[in-house]
Formats: sequence, C-alpha cells, structure tokens
Amino acid sequence: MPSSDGKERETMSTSLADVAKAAGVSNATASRVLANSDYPVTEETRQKVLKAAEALDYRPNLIARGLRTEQTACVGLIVENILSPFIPPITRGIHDYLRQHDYSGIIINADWDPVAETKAMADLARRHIDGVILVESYTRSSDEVARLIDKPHIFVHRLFNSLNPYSVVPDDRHGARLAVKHLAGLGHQRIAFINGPAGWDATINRLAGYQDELAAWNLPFDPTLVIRGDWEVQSGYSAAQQLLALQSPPTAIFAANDLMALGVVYAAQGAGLRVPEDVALVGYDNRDFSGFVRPALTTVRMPCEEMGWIAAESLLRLINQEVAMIEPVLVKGELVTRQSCGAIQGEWQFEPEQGSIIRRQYQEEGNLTAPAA
Amino acid sequence: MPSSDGKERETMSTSLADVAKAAGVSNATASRVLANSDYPVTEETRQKVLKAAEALDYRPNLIARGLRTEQTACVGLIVENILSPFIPPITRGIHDYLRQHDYSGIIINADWDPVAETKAMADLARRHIDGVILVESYTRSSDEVARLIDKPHIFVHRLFNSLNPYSVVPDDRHGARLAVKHLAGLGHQRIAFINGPAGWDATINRLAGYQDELAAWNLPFDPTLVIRGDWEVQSGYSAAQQLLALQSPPTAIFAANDLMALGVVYAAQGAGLRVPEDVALVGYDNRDFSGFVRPALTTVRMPCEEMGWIAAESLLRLINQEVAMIEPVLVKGELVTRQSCGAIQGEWQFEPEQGSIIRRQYQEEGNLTAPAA
DNA sequence: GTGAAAGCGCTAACAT
DNA sequence: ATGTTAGCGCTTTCAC
Repeated sequence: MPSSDGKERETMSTSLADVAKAAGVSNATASRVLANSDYPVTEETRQKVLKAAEALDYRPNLIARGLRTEQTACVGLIVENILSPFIPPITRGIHDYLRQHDYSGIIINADWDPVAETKAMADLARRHIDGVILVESYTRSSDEVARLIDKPHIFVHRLFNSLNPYSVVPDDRHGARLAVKHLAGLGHQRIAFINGPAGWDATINRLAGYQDELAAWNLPFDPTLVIRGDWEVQSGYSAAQQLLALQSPPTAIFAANDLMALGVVYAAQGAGLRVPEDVALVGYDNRDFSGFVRPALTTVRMPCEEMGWIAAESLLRLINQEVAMIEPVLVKGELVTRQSCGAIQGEWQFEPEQGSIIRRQYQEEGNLTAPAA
Repeated sequence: MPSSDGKERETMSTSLADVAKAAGVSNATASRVLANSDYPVTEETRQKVLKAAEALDYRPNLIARGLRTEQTACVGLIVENILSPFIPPITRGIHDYLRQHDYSGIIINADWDPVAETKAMADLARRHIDGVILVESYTRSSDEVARLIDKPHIFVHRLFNSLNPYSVVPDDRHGARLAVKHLAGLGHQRIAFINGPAGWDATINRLAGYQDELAAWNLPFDPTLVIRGDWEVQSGYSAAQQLLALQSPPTAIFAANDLMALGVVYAAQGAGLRVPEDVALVGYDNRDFSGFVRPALTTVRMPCEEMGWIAAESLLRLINQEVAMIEPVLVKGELVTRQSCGAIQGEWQFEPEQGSIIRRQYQEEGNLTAPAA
C-alpha cells in the first residue's frame, strides 16, 4: 500500500533501481559500480552511485543476482555427521575461508548413508550452489559426484581410498613418523604400535610411517609389538594389557589415536605401572580431551582447520576456473608434546578447553553482561 | 550452442517451461502442480505434468522461486563457534528439523564478537534468508536483532539473561535437582556443590536447583560446601582439594559441569581417595568424554539436540505466521547414571564415542569399501 | 562511458 | 480449471 504522501515502500528494502534513480544514472551503470564489474565507469559517476547507495543503505539482493548470473556465492558441505570429532574443526576451516571471500556454506548431514548423500546432492543442485565439499565421505568417486551435480567438488579427509584427485587429506605417514621419532629420540628401543582396524587409509599410512621411522633409527620391526584396535578406548585398553604382559614388554607405546591412547593409560594404571615413567605413550589426533586427561597426552595434531581452508581455497579456484583440476593434497600436522611421553618435567596445569578460549578472553575483558538479578 | 540435430540445451537443466510444453499445459498450471500449490487442478492434468516432470528430470530452481516469492526456504544460524562443545549437537538438532521440512541452514561463526554478529546479520539479509537462529549469543536483545534484520528469529541456549521471549534454553534448575536427588537418594547427607562463575544463567539456576532439592530432603544448606569454579578442569581440581581438606568433608560432590567433575576425580586420586567409594560424584552436561573417562561420570545430560529442533520448529512457525511470538521454552535433560556416583555395580566397559556410532554400524554391516591395495 | 531493454525461472494476479 | 501476462532485482548484451 502506497502511503498518501507518495512515499511508497517504507518497509521495503531499496533496490538497485532506487539507487540508480537517486544517483541520476541508469540501472546498468549503477550495477556496474555496485557489482564491482571491471567495466569502465568514470570516477565521478562511480562516486555518485556509491554515495547514493550509502545514503539509501542499499544491500544487493543476492537471490536476484544469483538468478541472473547463475552464481550464488554459496557452496554445499556434505558432512557425514557434524557430531563426529573432526568435522567441526574442518567445517570451521572451510567457513573461515569462504567467509573471507564472501561465500556462504550450507551444511547437510548424510550419516554415512549413500542414499542421503545422493539426496543431499540433488537438494544442493536445486539451490544452484557453486560447488560442493564432501567431508569424510567414502562412498563415492569423483565421477559419481560429477554425475549427480554439475559443479566443482572437493573431498576432504577421505577415510578410504584417499589418493584421488580433488581431495585434501592428512599426511598420516608423516604424522606417525613424528610420533615414533619423538619416542626413539627419547631413547626408546622397543616401541609398540596400536593401530586402527583394517581398511582405513589412516591404518595403512600410520603403519607405514611407524615402519619408516623405525628403519631410520635402525630399530628392528617386531610384529608382536603391533596390535590392531578399533579406534575406541576399550580396544586400546585390551591391546595394552596384551603388550604389557609380554615377556619383554615395550618401554613405549604409540597408539594410532587418542581414544586408544587413553585406553593404554587405564591399562597401565590397572597393571600398577606409571605413564610415562614405566611406559611412555604417544597418541594421535590431538582431540579436545587430550589436554586435560591425566597424564595429558602427547599426540600428533590432525590438521583439520588447515584441511578445511585448503579445501575451500581449492574449490573456489575450481569455481573461478583458475584451475581445471586439483591434485591430491597431503596436509601435515605436528607433534604436541605433553606429559604422557616423559619429555616434559615439572609443574603442569590442566589445559583449558579449546573451543571456549575466545569466550573466556571476551569474558575476562569485562564484556560479559550479567543479568541484573 | 544448439547442436546440429536440433537438440538444444543438452547440459542445461530443464525449466518449468520445458515441463509445461512437454505436458501440453501452460506454465501456470505446471507451476501449480509442481510447487504444491493448493490451487485446484484436475487430477488428469496433474498426472500429465507430474509425468512430464519425471521424464525430464525436472528440478525447480529455488533461486528463481525465491526471487518471486521472497521465500528462500533457507535460515541463517549465527553460532559463536562451531568448536564450542554444545554447538555441534544444537546445530544437528536444528538441521534435522529444517531438513525434514525442506529448509536449509547457513552457518556463520561470530566468535563472541558483536561486530561480527552484526555483519553476519547483514550478510544473511542480503541472501534473503527466511529467519535466523542465534546460538549461544548473549550480546543482543530481541529488539536489537529485529533492528538489524526484518525476519523472525530465535535464541537457543542463551548463556545470560535467558528468560526472554523467542528463546529456547535448558532447564538447569531442574537438572541440578536431578543430580542432588540422585545423591540424596543414595543416602548422602553432606553434598558439596562446585558451581560455575558469577554472571551465568547456568550458575544461578543450578544453584537454585541444588538448594531446592536439599530442602526437599530436609538437608541443611551449608555455604562452606559451595565453591565457585570457572568451568575448567583446573578449577574443579582446586575446589575439590579445598572441599576434601575440610574438617568434615562432603561424602558427595555435585559439579556444575563435567570438566570440573573431572578435576574432582583427579583431586580425589591425589588425596588417595576413591571415586565413588570415598566420594560420590555427579557432573553436568554429559560431554562426549564423560562416558570414557575413569570412573565414567554420572551426569545430567544437556538437551542440545532437542533445543535445536525445538528452536527450528518455533522458527518455522514464526516464518509461516502460525504464531506471532514464542514464549521462552525450558528444555529438560535427564540423569545419565554411570560409575562416579556409586549407583552401578559390576562389570563395565568404556563407552564408545557418540559421534561415530552410525559410522561404526554402517561399517559393521559390511558396507565399508576397503581400498584394493 | 552510459543507457535501453531483454531476460534469468518462477509465481500470482487476472482473465477466461 | 486453465491460460495469459507481468514482474521479482539483477546483469549484460547491444546501441549510441
């Protein structure tokens, strides 16, 4: 309803046409300056348009732009489960990169269900997203994705069959070498390895790194010191019981993830042994609990946020056709030294939780508004 | 480029017009059946359209629809940090509800920065999202949000000043009562409370619940048994040291979160005491580590996913104008009984991690494709 | 360097 | 019950 005094659209947002009219130029010109087109415009008219846009508080309608340009500045993230431990940090990395480049991300949980993944792809296609990042997906090849959605895509942290193009994965072989190197450097000669289950890339690569590094130190590879777990605490516990009951037990244990490392701690305690004094221990992943369990776990950090932003960066390159294809990227983590390996002496406090650091800082600066009551 | 044999748009997606032509009806009719309009259409033509759409593999262009209807079927989620512990499960709940109703969610991390939140709101407005959910935000009132974006909004898990309209928050007072009730029911008379820092709703409400329940059991409220922590492990550790050194120490401790409860475990161990035999312990939150630390923590579950889907449900109601306003919703969690309180006897295994359950099931069913090598 | 005009794919008046 | 048509807000040829 136009109001009686001629001022229409009081609640409506201002459109490009409004700005153009106010600046006394055509829609086309207004668009050229406000959409950052590289089309030439006199500095004078440019300023007129900019000022009018400012005055009217103009915000481009990305839906309209998207319809016209077939570019939505939006990418889809198909994750298996946002509750899975590495997914939040990976998506954090992705979002940070996207946001810096004025892109947004739409997340869909597929729960390791190929049918859900297919449906997710179709839904994203309806929204005309510019590209897709598949996080921890393992049921599809690049070709399968291409068949379902005609947009660029990237895989991040594939758990299986990782060395494909268009994928960003952790360098687990390197990470395992870091762990073993650290223990060997501390003088350990019998270093056991509690590995993950068969079929996982992480299992294969961490074993390879373990063997690489033993060889580098001229330490023998003893198969009785390698036990397979299933990633969970309980399996690390059982594996460690087995190892510690050996005729000549290991003096150090490298567990292929922090969950199993925690199991090792409990098994050692159950056997009346101290970590690190009687058995040194290194885990893998640098999970959020690893800094506040007791002893705090020395571990290899999984470079989740880096994988995320590298993936986002690669995807945007693909979208902008700066490259036609992405070779597999291996991302390295580093060793995080804490108590469980025996390298650190002296006083030690429990680490604060990672996700809340910013909140705490903000709070300490006195910005926190407590309720009146 | 049309190909020579007359088949154009081989790669282009089919539009509504294509379907209409194929079905021999007008665009309007095709739209009416395919957009699920309640406008009357003969069953016969409906079937014609549906069949044509099926045959042409028609997928509506949500961008075009959005431009026309001013409804994008997309909502914005402003979260403080996706790495913060409750945010993934809350967003999971939100996404699950949204997805069931064919909505999508765009996440923006604001990192407890009011400026970032303001910018996030502006960015979402440009995308013409249908509504906003603010997760753990505490810097804005409803009015402030309304001033920035002319769309419905809901707050979830506000950490401060929670009893406002348009918000969905945990019923911490009830949760604290559950914890104390459990300990009192086990026969404990001196139940200490390690609370959170001042200024938080959770601190105020959990204290109130603690007092409520003591009163219900005719137990005296002893202020020397209430100590303030800062939510982190270290503070629970210090607080417990203090409590256990008391002239007449408590026989049970209720910690206002699981992080501090873990600190209590370490303090007890340091003092040569066993949990639960010498001190019973109940935490709060049911964090993912609570099931696999030792002893596993009895705790009150934070109803994150429920809060998420209730928030999403409320927002969609607001969007569809089924309601004009949302009263504050209090969501209850329940007690999760594990080892630390002493109520459970006998054998016990470390719990598997929550986020991976589906993956594991899927894997066990033999769907996991291991690489050839 | 600037403007006029077409049109992206869809829905919703309005006509029939 | 169905069709015709206008137009959402933007970008982009194509004239000038």
